[in-house]
Amino acid sequence: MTAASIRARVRAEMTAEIKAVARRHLETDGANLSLRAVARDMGMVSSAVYRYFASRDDLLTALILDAYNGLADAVEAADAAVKDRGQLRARWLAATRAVRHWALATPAEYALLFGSPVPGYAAPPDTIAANARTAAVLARVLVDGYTSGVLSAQPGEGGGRWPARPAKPLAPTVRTDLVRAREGIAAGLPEELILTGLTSWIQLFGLVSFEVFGQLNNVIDARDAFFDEQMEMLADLAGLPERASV
Amino acid sequence: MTAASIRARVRAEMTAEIKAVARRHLETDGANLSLRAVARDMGMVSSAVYRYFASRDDLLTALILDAYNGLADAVEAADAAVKDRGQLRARWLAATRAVRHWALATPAEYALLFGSPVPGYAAPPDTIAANARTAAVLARVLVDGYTSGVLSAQPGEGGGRWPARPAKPLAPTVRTDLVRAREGIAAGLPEELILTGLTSWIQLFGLVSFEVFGQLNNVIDARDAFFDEQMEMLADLAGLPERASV
DNA sequence: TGTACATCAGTGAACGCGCGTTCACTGATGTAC
DNA sequence: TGTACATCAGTGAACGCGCGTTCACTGATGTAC
Repeated sequence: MTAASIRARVRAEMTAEIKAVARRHLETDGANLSLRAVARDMGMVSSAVYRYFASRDDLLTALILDAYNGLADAVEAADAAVKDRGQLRARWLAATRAVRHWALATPAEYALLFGSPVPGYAAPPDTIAANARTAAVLARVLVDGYTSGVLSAQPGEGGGRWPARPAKPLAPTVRTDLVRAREGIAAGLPEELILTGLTSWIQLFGLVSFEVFGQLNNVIDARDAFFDEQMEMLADLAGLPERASV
Repeated sequence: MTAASIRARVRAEMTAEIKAVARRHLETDGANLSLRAVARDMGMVSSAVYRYFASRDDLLTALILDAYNGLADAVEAADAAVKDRGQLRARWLAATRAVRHWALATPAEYALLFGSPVPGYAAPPDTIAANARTAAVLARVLVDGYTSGVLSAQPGEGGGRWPARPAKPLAPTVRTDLVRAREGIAAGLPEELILTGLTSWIQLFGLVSFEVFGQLNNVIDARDAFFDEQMEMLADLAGLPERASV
């Protein structure tokens, strides 16, 4: 290993450590992260951090990007762990549970991504792509179900427990949005299924946010069971078939 | 009017003005509200604010409480404006739209209530009661439907477009939570309907949070139409009958 | 009605603190010949 | 292999700022007799 690459590796390790310390600070201080406090914890002088990040906002951006990718990694891994790819309901449950577990394990980072926007801070466009990774995992469950013929365009027709929703035409403006959403993430899916997926996406993050942000306190104590029931209900709505062996 | 009560009135007006200025600051600074900045805007010296609020946290608490009550006022008014109390679907739509409009009109206050918790700040218990007012309006739609016989215990049986959900027993721990939730807010409602209400509550706030916090950017442009469709879907799920005249 | 006293709103200075960022610097580590 | 130079990480002092809160004070407004 050349001397230069050693230096590069040390630099990478320092960068990672700064981010790790900053993540710990997020836990207690929220988004008003202090560069000086991070430097103190690292035993350096505050100006030394500028060798690694050009500004406080740059550090925050790095944390946000890491968080999106950390979430996506967890969700992708959970989905991939279901070996029988045809077990759509198991995949749905595994992926959504991964979202919840990641959020509960790292609530401050979750808040950074899905909580109140930090005033005066604009997230760079890379974060959009990172966020899409997670959405893509969930969308793929529907896409796989549709292309394999298990799911039909009208949710419920394909063997789920909910009969088909009475055909009610979508508002054209909404249909336009859904068509656009199909481009990036849900190739080939009929609009009705995209709508189902979007509804589930909202319910999933609505529920996780409620739990992480304390809105479920004194309301729901059986958090695990409640979450699973909600996710099963969404699977019913989408028409995902029951598991082969229960 | 006695001299003393004039003084009291002036005091009340000053208190209200301080809160109004502070609300404006929330819009740009988020939850890290600065007492000094508020005082500057009022043309006073910062220590003068202490005649009205014992600390920065006290001011924040007052804003939070006002926000909860402002939301509840709006929602109650919207529901009450539906003169035919039997029009459950119209009431549901009016009340949920009021939540959304309040949130879009005052996003900073919405974020204070439903966004990331402010680190190191614990909301006093009065806020729980204020929050319950809003929940009660939505619950009352279901209660009215149930006690008048329009809604049945199994959502969908009472005339909605969704057939009854196949009887799947609730986890006992979840059932316990639902029974407790019934105490405060949804007297007499069967567990299945409480669950439906809670699901709707989550979807409603999940969607509004997504919109207010920017998660819908570049995804859904037809915000009004999308919201209404989601709310209609929830009404379907609960079994609320179609409107008499469409 | 008039006066002595009490209450209260607002002032201005100060305390002690933390922050992001810049800048000239030291000394170690790497590179080129 | 040895030396002269360039790169780079980290230091320490400083700038200019804002913050919450306390405290002794002034002067106006209200109250009691």
